[in-house]
Amino acid sequence: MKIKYTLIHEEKDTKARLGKIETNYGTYETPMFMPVGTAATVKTLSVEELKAIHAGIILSNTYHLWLRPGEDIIDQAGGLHKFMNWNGPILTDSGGYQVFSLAKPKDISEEGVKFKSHLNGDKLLLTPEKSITIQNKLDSDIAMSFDECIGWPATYEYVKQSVERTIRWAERGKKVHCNPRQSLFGIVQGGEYEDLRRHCVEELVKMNFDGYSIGGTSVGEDKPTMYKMVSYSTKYLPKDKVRYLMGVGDPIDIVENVIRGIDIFDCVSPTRLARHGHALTKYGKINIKNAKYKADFTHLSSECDCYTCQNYTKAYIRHLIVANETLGQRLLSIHNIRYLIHLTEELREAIKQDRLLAYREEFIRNYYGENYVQK
RNA sequence: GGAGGGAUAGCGAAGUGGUCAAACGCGGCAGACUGUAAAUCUGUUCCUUCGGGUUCCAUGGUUCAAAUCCAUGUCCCUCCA
Repeated sequence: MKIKYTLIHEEKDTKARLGKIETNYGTYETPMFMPVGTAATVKTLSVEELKAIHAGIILSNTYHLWLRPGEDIIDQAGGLHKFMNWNGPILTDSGGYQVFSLAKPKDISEEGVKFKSHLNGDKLLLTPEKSITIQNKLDSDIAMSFDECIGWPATYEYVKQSVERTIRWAERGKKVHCNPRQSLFGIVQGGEYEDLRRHCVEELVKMNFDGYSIGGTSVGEDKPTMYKMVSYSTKYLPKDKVRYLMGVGDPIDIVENVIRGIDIFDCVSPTRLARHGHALTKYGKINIKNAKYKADFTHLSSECDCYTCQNYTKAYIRHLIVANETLGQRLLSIHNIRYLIHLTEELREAIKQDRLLAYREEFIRNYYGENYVQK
């Protein structure tokens, strides 16, 4: 079945929404955070560990699975869920982010995007039709339209023609989409320009997608610009469909964008930061490699209920990371994802209680300290 | 007892008259990371009051100039007895 979003409550002072999303694999409250598992694995974690930190939807990637192992292998396996042994919902990104991170401007045309495989140099062409067809085969629960994720800054003229093309690509993808179990989202682009964001929303809404993503953020812009981009999008999106802000996961950005009406987030940062030795805590981000943790036998966080915080000390985790032991990366990944999921739990509670702005103040005071100047 | 080879920053290792406070790697100390080409990348790593000061086993010497050449000593390695 297609996903179904229900708006439960709008917070009194902000645009924040408490909602629920029903999927083929259970019902989840929003706002929520999706861990990223690009190559059909949330790096270093088993599915049991993901379940234990209350992960709901996880994200995987069309481009990467297309190249390796190939969508046919996953199809033969019985779909992505069976292939990776995950019995929760899966959202697949379309490859649009790889247009930003891997392709050059000259490789982008009306037809699609030319890539040189980062694995073996093969020349590849990814089109909206191809992306959707692959995602149909992967059998994820939610597919993304193929879009151009543009960088920042970008001129009005460039963004305008890019948005028009992204709209045409969305339409082309929707035409070939044929997996009845799979929902399809349109992606709002438009850079920092309100009229382009609005135009994109209006055109996508005409096509009646199952949900809407907001893309083109967290590509180098400052925070006020990002928040503006989000506001310019949520302002025009229909209330009865879910809104997913792609690639955003800095804790403050989750708080700020829930306030602006976002329901779903994803980000590589909790797992990447973990692999690089950083832990997210209520009192800010810490670098566990710092010498001051050498003999610190306390837990990462006294509030956290994750396996790592129940069982291991900073000194031990520091030792593992410094010694390049994979358990260290895994313990920090568990903790960091749990931290972000727990953050969304607190945000949902604050929305229920209509005290989100007070929650934001508390969050900032704890995370950045008393002297933080809000941008 | 004899014959060679060697000693360079925390470690390994380049450098064999000036462009050397000394490449490079490791280790150390920090920083970055937002729909993952990322267990990656960047900075820094003798002292300093940022003017400079003191270094390449030790001491003495040659030279305008020495990590680099000479002498002596100390320690280490290999081979032969």
